[in-house]
Amino acid sequence: MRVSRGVGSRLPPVSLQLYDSATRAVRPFEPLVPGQVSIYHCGLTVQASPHLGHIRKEVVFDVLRRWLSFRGYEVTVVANVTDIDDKILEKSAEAGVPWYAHAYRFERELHEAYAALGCEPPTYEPRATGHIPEMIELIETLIERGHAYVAADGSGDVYFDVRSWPAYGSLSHQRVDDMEAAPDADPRGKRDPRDFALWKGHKPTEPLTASWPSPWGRGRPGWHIECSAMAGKYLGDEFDIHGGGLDLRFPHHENELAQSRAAGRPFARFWMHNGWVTAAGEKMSKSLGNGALVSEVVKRYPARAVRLYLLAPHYRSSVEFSDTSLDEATAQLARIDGFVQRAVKIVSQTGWFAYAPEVPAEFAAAMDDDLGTPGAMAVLFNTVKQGNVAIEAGDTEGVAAALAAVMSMLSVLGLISDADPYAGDGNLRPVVDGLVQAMLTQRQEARARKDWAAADTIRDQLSELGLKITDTPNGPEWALED
RNA sequence: GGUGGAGUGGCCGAGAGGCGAGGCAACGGACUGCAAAUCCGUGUACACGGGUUCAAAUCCCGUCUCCACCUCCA
Repeated sequence: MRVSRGVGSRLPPVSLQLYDSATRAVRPFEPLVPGQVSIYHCGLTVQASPHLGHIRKEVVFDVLRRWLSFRGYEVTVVANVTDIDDKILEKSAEAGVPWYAHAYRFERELHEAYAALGCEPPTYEPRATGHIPEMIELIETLIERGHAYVAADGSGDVYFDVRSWPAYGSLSHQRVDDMEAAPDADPRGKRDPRDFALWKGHKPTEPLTASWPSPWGRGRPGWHIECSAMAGKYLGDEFDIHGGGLDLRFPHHENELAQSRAAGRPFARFWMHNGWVTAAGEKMSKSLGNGALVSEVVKRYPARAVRLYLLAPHYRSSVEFSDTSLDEATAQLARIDGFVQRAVKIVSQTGWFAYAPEVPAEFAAAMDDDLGTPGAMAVLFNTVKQGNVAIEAGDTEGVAAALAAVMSMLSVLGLISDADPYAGDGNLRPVVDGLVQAMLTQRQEARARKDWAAADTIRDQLSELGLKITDTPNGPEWALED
């Protein structure tokens, strides 16, 4: 039996409150189209292996999406893949491989990381290089409207004219005049140093395959324009939520907003930004070289524990990366899984399988309050405790109720195990179970004649195979250790 | 220089004027051959200095420290 989502929304439709970076306030979320939610969050530039910081954004927006779905909304999620940019060209040249091979390699790694951490794929995942015509069209509109210009230096670059857009800076709450002058002293063909590239003219040093024909000569798109173009294509001129890491707020999102509005599109209604994953108090980043790669972390810790660790603090707080944190998350998960295993056994034996996709009211309230996963997790743990108490009391109905609630909450958080007993389709488990039971029977016989040494030897042997044995009032039980 | 965030018990991490979120760890107890798991119990935490208030971790003033954005960055 799988937990289904999106079925039972019996709660008021406008209960969700979200913090909007643009207004710096928590305000009620109401979708543009009733019953439907459109979300765009900036995907990765596929130039290196994803680290924990990158995947946090995916996990956060995956939970947002799951919560909205649970509430009964039809959710469309678009996350782009930036597969052409300076870094990709630079690194692929160093590695001596075509830029698209470099990009695709890391795109695959990214997808592996999503899957490992239980993130559902976006509804659409457009690549920048597949949307050049849409970008050119948008740039032409901006030129026509007087907000963009072709560089006077003959480079073929096209820039957005920041001074032509008085609202520039509104998202990041900065005034153009207060902005630090770019350390990059080369103004190229810019009218103002803060103007940003919409289109970059082809350079002879770059591969010709990394350029496309345009009204301004061959070239490639600037970073910011792609998101505006792709969001517009898949979600329309106006959509509900635009997300990304806090570091994208400026300049990336500011620029997206400016160019979209200047082209006459209302664009995003809410801006959500997640905080950092830090290491030793500092932001994890490619350039600092302190990134913990997802592929490495997942080798050392259960992927679900990593996900739980990322969801334990609020999404706008930073999360400190440490072995201690991951160890704790692993222990937390063991507590939850332990209850689920015990409860499933009891419930399936006694026929109390009444399951409803409902979540405790306090859990819903926490999630509705700007995606308050810390409060939601507190409810989860409280429910686990109630369930454990019910087990001790022999209250099967109470066990079933707690189990149903726990499974629903785990589903919303994306923490349902693949080895979830509910999902038990054909595998080797019955065979293994039979073998282990045979050994446990021997151990029980040894215990019955008080041959503790023999009993413990059997337990140790099973333990070495990674099986954890627990004696319960109902007899010994076994489970795979993480 | 501009803008923003943070400092909470052994640790992680919520909360944002009045009942000690939750977890991890530790200790005591119950259960157990032992262990594990589980349950019960144990903590007088809010960077510092002032102030407001019947009441401050939460509001105000000041100080210190840390982090981030303004440049590629989830």
